[in-house]
Amino acid sequence: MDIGWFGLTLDSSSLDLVIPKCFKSNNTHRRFSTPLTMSTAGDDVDDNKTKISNAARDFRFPVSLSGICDRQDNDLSSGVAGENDCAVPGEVDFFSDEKSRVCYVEDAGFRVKKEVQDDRTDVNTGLNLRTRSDQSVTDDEESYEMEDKCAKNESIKLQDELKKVTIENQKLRELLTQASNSYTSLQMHIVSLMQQQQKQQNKAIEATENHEETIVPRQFLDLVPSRAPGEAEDVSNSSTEDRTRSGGSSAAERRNNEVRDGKRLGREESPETESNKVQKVNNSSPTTFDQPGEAIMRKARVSVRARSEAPMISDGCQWRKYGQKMAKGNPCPRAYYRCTMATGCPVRKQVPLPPAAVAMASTTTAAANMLLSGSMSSHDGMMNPTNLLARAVLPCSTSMATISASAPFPTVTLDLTHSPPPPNGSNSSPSTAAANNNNHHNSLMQRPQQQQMTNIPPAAFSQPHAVANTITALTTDPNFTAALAAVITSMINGSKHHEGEGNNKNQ
DNA sequence: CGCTTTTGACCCGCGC
DNA sequence: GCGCGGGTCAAAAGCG
Repeated sequence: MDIGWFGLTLDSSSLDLVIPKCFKSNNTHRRFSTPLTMSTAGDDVDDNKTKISNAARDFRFPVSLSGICDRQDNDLSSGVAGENDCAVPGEVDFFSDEKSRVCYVEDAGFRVKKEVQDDRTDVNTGLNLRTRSDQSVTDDEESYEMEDKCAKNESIKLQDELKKVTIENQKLRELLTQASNSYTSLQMHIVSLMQQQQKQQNKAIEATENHEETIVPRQFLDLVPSRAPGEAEDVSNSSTEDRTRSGGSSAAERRNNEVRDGKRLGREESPETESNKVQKVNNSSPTTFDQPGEAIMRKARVSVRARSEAPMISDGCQWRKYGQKMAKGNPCPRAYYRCTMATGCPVRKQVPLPPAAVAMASTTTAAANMLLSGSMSSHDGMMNPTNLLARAVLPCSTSMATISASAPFPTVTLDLTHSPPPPNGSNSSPSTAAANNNNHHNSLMQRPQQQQMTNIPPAAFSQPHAVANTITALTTDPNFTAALAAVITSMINGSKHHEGEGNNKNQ
């Protein structure tokens, strides 16, 4: 749940970036929320509701949906406007699923409550009056007429309201369809743009550096589920990715795939080779976004590099340590973690533990707890055009997320710090680390995956940490890359030339 | 008993 | 070609 909350914030921002303008402009939250709740008014709409929910899952906006529902409830409970009030009775009458809820909500509003009760008693009242009329017609004559009038009026009113709601619902459905179409078209457009860039820049690359084949063409994100060109090669690539995910495939297969890729999996991620990577990427900067036809998008791998003394795992992810190395000449042992939040999650994490952390982390649990304050040093992050991603996902950040196109498969590297880490490997924000130590010392011995989010007071962490938490929480989701891709592509469309500048700046 | 961490070994790429 | 460094694997150990 905590992750969901974090997801909510960023998802919202992402949503703003992803959703077409037309959709945004034409639909306020409230208006958008209406069809979701209104969806109970029809089977087709209900299907749309399911679609919406699924789509939201795909884009990782689950919380947004719940928020929408809540908002809807609030709107109803507040008794705002007549239309909503009018609409609800119609729903209640026709669809029992939402009946109880809606009725309860309406009870909260005095005026609405009265209407609802009248509506219901109107129907019943007519029948009862007829029954009672057998007993004492004269006494009830006047009251019957009065109530009959009232009932008719109410009935007409309800019918009108129902019509209005139906019309509005249709409009909203149309808007939703339009939004979906817009997204689809946008995605297709992005793909086409990327392909065009691939062709153009491929020509340039061929003209200048054909020898650069060592940089395996790869797409930075798995934007498109189906890649037409180079399908065969993609099979091998995907197998590589599967190997990465499962971690259980044979080593021979893995190595073969790695050889095929021309580079080993983790090379690009090591800090030591990072500069080289940047240079190579810069030499063939276009390769970041485009590659020859053989270059097929591969499933993205999210690599988080952290360096921190913070005692608390605070990125909301569930990490499992699968290796540790002592880097030569570096007192900080490098720990390798992979995300286990989801099966086959591609997120991995390297954490060079600072000396202080090493001293503290004499035990396994302590060592694990040393991990996750989430400072990262990604030098190419400042330059990589994928800063667009960072800016898109984290508007407050200028270089927190980078995408490595030089990796055997696209790697989303999250840079959680602006300033490079000190030579001694201490946290880039020692004060923050100290604060974390103070605030979360009690949880030092907790297992890393269990209390990351729940123990985080919103104000306890400085912005870098909060952002780091959010980023990592999001990136642990295997489908998050899709959302990232959407964001990136939207940014690409919006600022294509800026992207090229970013590539140049990598030099 | 299951899950996680540890740790030695293996493999690969790169530099010399 | 060899050695080094880095990343990963997997058996063993630890822990709840």
